[in-house]
Amino acid sequence: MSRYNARATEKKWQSVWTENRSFATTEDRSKPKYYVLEMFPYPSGRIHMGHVRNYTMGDVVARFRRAQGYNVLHPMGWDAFGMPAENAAFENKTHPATWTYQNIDNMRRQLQELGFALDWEREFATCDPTYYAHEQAMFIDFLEAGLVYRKEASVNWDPVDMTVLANEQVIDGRGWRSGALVERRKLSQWFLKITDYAEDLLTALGDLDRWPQKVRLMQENWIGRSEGLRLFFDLQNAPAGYDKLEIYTTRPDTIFGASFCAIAADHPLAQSLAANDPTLQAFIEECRVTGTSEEALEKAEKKGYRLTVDAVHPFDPSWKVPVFVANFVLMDYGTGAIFGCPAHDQRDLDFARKYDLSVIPVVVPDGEDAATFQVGNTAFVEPGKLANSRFLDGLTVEAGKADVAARAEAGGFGERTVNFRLRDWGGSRQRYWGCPIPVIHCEACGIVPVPKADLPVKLPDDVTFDKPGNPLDHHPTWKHVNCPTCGKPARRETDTFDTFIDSSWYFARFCSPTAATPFDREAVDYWLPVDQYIGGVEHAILHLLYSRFFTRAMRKIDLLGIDEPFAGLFTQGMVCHETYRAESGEYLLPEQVERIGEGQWHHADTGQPVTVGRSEKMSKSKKNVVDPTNIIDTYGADTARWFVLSDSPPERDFEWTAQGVEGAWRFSQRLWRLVTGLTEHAGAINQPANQSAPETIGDDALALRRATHKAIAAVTRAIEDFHFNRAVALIHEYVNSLNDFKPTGSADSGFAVREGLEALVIMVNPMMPHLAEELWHGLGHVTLANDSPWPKAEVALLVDDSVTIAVQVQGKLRDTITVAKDMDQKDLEALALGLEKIQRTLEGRAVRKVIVVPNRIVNIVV
RNA sequence: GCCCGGGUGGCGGAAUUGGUAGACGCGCCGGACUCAAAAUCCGGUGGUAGCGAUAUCGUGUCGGUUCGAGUCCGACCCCGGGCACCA
Repeated sequence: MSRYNARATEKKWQSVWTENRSFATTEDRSKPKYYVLEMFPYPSGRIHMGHVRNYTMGDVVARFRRAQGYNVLHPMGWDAFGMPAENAAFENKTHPATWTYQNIDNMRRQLQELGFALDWEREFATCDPTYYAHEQAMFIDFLEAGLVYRKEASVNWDPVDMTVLANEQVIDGRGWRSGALVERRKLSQWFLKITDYAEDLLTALGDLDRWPQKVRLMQENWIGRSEGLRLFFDLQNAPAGYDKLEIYTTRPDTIFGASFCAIAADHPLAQSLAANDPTLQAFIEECRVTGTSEEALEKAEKKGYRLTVDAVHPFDPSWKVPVFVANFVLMDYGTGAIFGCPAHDQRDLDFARKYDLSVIPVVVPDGEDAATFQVGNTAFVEPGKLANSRFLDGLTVEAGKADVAARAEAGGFGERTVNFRLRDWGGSRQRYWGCPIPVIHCEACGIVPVPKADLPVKLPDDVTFDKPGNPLDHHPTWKHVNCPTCGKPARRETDTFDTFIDSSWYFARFCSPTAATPFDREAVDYWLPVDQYIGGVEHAILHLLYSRFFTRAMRKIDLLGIDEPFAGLFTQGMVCHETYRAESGEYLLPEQVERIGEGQWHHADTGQPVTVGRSEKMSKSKKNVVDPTNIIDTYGADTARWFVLSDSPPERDFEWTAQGVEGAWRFSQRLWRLVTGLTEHAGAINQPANQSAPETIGDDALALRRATHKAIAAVTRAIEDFHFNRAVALIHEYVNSLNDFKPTGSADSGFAVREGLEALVIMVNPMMPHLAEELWHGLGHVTLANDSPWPKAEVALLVDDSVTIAVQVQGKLRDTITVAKDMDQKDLEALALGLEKIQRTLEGRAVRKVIVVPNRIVNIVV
């Protein structure tokens, strides 16, 4: 029998789809709409297996929903601004635009080879001025709507290269190219007011019932709502204007355990005192050496500097606590100042032990004696009863919080506050390859937005990357413009947008990608929200939160009428592969090694032994990558698609193995042989005899029909639930039943086979669309599998007459019996007790109880 | 450091609401076909003991709840993702 030739066949059907414009979005409003979107790729140069996995899942959903009768939108585009293009420009002397558009061409071709049902007519790249012009217009509207403002913020500064570094470019506190110690530096930047929506972004998570619970939890914690108290401490010995210190606490109940106050290095009080205190100045400088990432700040050794200032306890004028500048207090959170209660906060405790401050337990665990309870090196953070706290003694933590807050408010030295961990979104980047921020700085008029008629502010092409820093700053003419308001010479903003801004509204642009405005209102009203969004879990917080905010911001300027961009979200796991190392220690590509036995590998050319490392995320540095193009050339796109859907549950990491691809390839061949082999028994199509089940049907044909309809029901459910690996297993099982079926040549047999084959081909279609088209064609159809409706399961064929029931003694399986479904419980019990194996196990012991779970289990308790 | 997730045979994994642990695939073993190989087809395959019927252990570790726990509860160990300028 001939083999299925994937390469030729895939090309053929791809041409047919293109000619038919099979995936162009229809504007058929009579059908329910379904918008499926995968996170668009950064055009790094080549598609990697992570993309293949992501876009295959999206493609399954798109084709499945289309078959179910939905009007499907499934677009693709490019998240095309970003650092790698500038790095390439620096390293290879190619212009970022040239590099990016070449990469896009390559990657588009790779995606098309995979046969994805994408509407390429809607493609765009975020670096196209036709895209970012609208982003600039929206920014100006946001500015007018009060959604953006300027503020000083810290950046990583490389003092040798004289440039701002991304956190990723800071390695062990040093610049990645210069090796110089990085310092934090303040810069005036644009901020988007995401905190205006903190409460809303938090509460709306509750309605996102088609989002993974873990993503909602991560966002909830990221937003970090806390109810606390702003509390004022009088200061002694403080400089003029600093007679009060405002702190924020979520534990006002522990106020009598206070043993110090601490302020951030950036706090105005610290800055003021540093003017006359060189040691303090040096300490603040030292705090600045830490990077800006939260991880770097948190992991840094907790250090403090004792100020000459004291704070007066708000409930006792005679009680004074020392005030420190501490590197673990963040200016961005709360008020940039805290009071420390070492007994009930681990960080405060570590700090107190280091600087020899008192540790007064004021919360005592239930059942402990307040007089003797002590805290060692672990802070007590559980609930308990308040003690050593004067008027609070005996209260619970909660009651204590309320009491302190009430007294502070009544006394005018405190105020209840809701605080968020979420900070405003810094949107400025000191880089070339991003969307220019459309404002002009004028000495006379201040900040002037570029008039909308002058948009887009395009990036200049003639830039150089020979010196570090922002090429827009170095450009001889670009930034020199006249003020649109007063006409005098002014300076164009040379910062560009954070690329997260580009990706915060692209899903809306896809609804009407050529609109003269960001998007047509009618189009977004119809298509949004995205019904199913799919992407990596690494985007669980930032990208998804920014997009949720941006949608609200766009609503505020009346561009659309919804709050939530993504009704359904699925986050997929990474693609991993074993790592291989030669004796020299260098990493080897999977194609450079050869398996010579169980766990034994050697170098394919030299025969040198190779050590195999554990499976890790595919990465260029570890060389554990497999190029999708090689796989498509060897096995075809369908094999690659089928394999990435098999085995691993989509939300978990996927392990790429050579044997796995082989297995997938063998299955495609097996399917080909099965269907082509059975086709002659299946009878011709479009004959009245084949349109409904024959009135009399033999046992074998009936059994096959049951298997068919069970498979339809189970596969449909599995795809709906994103259990693609289960769908694959179910199709395997069903193929096994079809394989075992012996056609008799009678009408009922022929009907069952044809019904089964057609259902099988359509069920396989979302996953292996080229093979499905070929098989569909082979079955005699002139229409496309792609245009065929999803099969429907007949409910009557889904239930069995008999069930197998487990019989347990003391919860341990001892036997099984097959009985009629829904058998009477008493009869079942008697039957189970009468089983020989059960009698042997019981050894005459008296039965105390029998638990019967209908159609499932009988458990005998002795 | 903080937040989130995961851990089941040799491997990837399956297992409605707590109800037959190991579906399906890979690998391996045996057989058929073949001059031979590849491909394909058939059978077997969690560990231990046993010729076998069978017994017993077994879902990261320890403990608990229950007639019954991979699933629920508590403590711990290991691996992965995110931490605001990577995308």
